[in-house]
Amino acid sequence: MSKVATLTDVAARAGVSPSTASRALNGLNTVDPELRARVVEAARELGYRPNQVAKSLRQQKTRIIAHVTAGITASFHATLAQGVQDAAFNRGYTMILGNTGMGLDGEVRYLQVFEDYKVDGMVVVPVSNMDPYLEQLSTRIPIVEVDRTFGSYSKSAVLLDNEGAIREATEHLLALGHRRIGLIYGIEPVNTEIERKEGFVKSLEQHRIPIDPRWLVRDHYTEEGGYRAGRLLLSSEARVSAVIVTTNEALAGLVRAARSLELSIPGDISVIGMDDARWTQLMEPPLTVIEQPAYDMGYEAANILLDYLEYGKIGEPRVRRMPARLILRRSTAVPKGR
Amino acid sequence: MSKVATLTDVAARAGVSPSTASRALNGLNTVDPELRARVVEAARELGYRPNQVAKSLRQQKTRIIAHVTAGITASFHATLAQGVQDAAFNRGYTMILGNTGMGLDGEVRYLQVFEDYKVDGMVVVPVSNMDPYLEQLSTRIPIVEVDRTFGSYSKSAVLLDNEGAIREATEHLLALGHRRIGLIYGIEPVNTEIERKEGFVKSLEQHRIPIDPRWLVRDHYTEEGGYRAGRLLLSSEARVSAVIVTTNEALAGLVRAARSLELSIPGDISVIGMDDARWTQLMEPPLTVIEQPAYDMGYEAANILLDYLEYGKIGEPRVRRMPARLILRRSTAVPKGR
DNA sequence: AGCATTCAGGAAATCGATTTCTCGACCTCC
DNA sequence: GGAGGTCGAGAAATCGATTTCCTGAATGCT
Repeated sequence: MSKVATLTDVAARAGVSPSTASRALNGLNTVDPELRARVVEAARELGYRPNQVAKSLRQQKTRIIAHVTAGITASFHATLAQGVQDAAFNRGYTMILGNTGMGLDGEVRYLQVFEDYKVDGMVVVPVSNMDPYLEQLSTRIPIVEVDRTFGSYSKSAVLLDNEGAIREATEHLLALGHRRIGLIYGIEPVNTEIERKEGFVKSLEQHRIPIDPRWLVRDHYTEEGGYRAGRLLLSSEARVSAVIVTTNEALAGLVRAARSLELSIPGDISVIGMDDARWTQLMEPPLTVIEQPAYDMGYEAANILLDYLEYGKIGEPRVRRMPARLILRRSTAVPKGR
Repeated sequence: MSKVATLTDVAARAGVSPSTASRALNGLNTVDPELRARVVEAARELGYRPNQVAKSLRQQKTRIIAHVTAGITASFHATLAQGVQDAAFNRGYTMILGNTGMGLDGEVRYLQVFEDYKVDGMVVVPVSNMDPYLEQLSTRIPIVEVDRTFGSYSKSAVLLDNEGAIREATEHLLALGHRRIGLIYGIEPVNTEIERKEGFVKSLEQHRIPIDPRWLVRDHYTEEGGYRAGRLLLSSEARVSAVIVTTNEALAGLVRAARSLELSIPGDISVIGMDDARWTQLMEPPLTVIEQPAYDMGYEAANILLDYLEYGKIGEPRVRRMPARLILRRSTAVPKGR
């Protein structure tokens, strides 16, 4: 590979010292216009582009932010990542992606690698609330959590209004006349799942509807988990007339479970899922879902991080709750017995 | 943020020079075991981790590879990216992601940024065959193309066997008895679309079936494009009994178009789509699709790049064609009139 | 024993930029 | 006209590692 022009080359060609060349190119106004023109011209001729590695070392900042996420192939996370990236790029930063694949090992490993590369900050979707490493790392590098959070709120975070989101969904089902409602939520130890369950429980309590514990089923938030949970819930004696599922993946599993039990949606069972992945609209019937503002969450999280990086510690850690939106389609209806 | 221990700190604590400390930690066998132990211990005590930025500058390599992709929110690309990342990580490299958002501007901008950051190489999904910058860049940095390619084959590439994939799909429809088959393919100037069309045309020619030009519809490979193309194709007088769609996004659009025209699948029209995104299985009926080995393509592309980086120019540029797999489900059937 | 050859490990150069130091020229002001 | 100030530009230090380069000691060989 042919070598690239360096600042020294540019300086030589312009007949000035490297220091002056640097000042000229960085727009410092202590440079004679005549000299500056010469330098700029030389740089252009040589196709000079500053070496970011050298620059990073000297300035002790890289203009790179890392995004550590829990599963890029899930549409929610992909969209969120897109938001992070666009925000970064718009402000002259570059995003590095680390996909932890849902494992704690992966998370720690990525966090370390990114620290070694001296990224300026990170936007993290924590894989679980049991990562002491993340907690400890946040004393060394600015970290903004997104989607999930936990532990001391020393970090900023952008989260969904999980409780409100599920409440709205629950209210919708109650308004239709459902009184026996199931909830399928993740078994993973993350705050989102807890909060969603809270919203569900509070909503029912508020309407003085006693909850049968069999209505609450936890499993992994994968399609397989949703399927298992669905089978369990739908074949239970505590027969429910409606189900809320807290992830898009599990929703797919639930749909499959309903089919395998030959229950029609919404005839036999009303369904509310999560995330407006394309397929929910194409289903027959199209599914009513809670849409998360995934892109905005990523965008906002990155912006909070970058504000911090550029304007210093303006304000304390912020926790921002984003509203979800219930998209009514045709998977919910008045319950059968009515 | 508290500062981190440097190699000099470690050296001081172990009572040796930085050079020795470096040698000790890097496993050079010219270091007295006794000293090495002292250094290792000191490093452990200080929690020392080498600064990758400094290391990169000195060694003129970063152990970072960039992945420039055309749209991370599309499941095919997300899965492919996952493959690239895993391959990189497994071999001690880190992946930087750049999402060009289907635009040439975005592509060039990312290529430049990544060059500035001195990534060791790139795995690129070229956005179009009209990017001279990419061509020129490949003389300076090792680049492996994936999914799409074009121009001089000076670069290595991992591609789908597009022609074979579409041929297999076409043969399947022919075997069912279809004689009037439509093809919806992308209008974007990329080789994949050309090759897929080739496969289609050749297949029909081979069976001596004259092609009505109205059967070939090009539009953007987005859901919207698929919808438009579908409406056009399905309402045309040149009425076809089956359709092949070359992208997952356009497939979704086609399904929507069929619905809006109240054509049943596969009753009125057989459909073969592309990519086994989760939703194709959940449709009623589940869709027959051509599955691309997205993950493997990414994994393989990254490995070719890394082989090159680590073992030098072993062998010339390789172009690897990966086979697709036709997954038969229930969206194809014997044509109506039969 | 005497001279060549390893060899371990410290001193210093290096990667490519930015930033601090320094110094001479030119002003300013009394 | 001279002390103090400003200013522009080159010389040199710096970031944190790796990699020569070098030196003194130990080893080998005749």
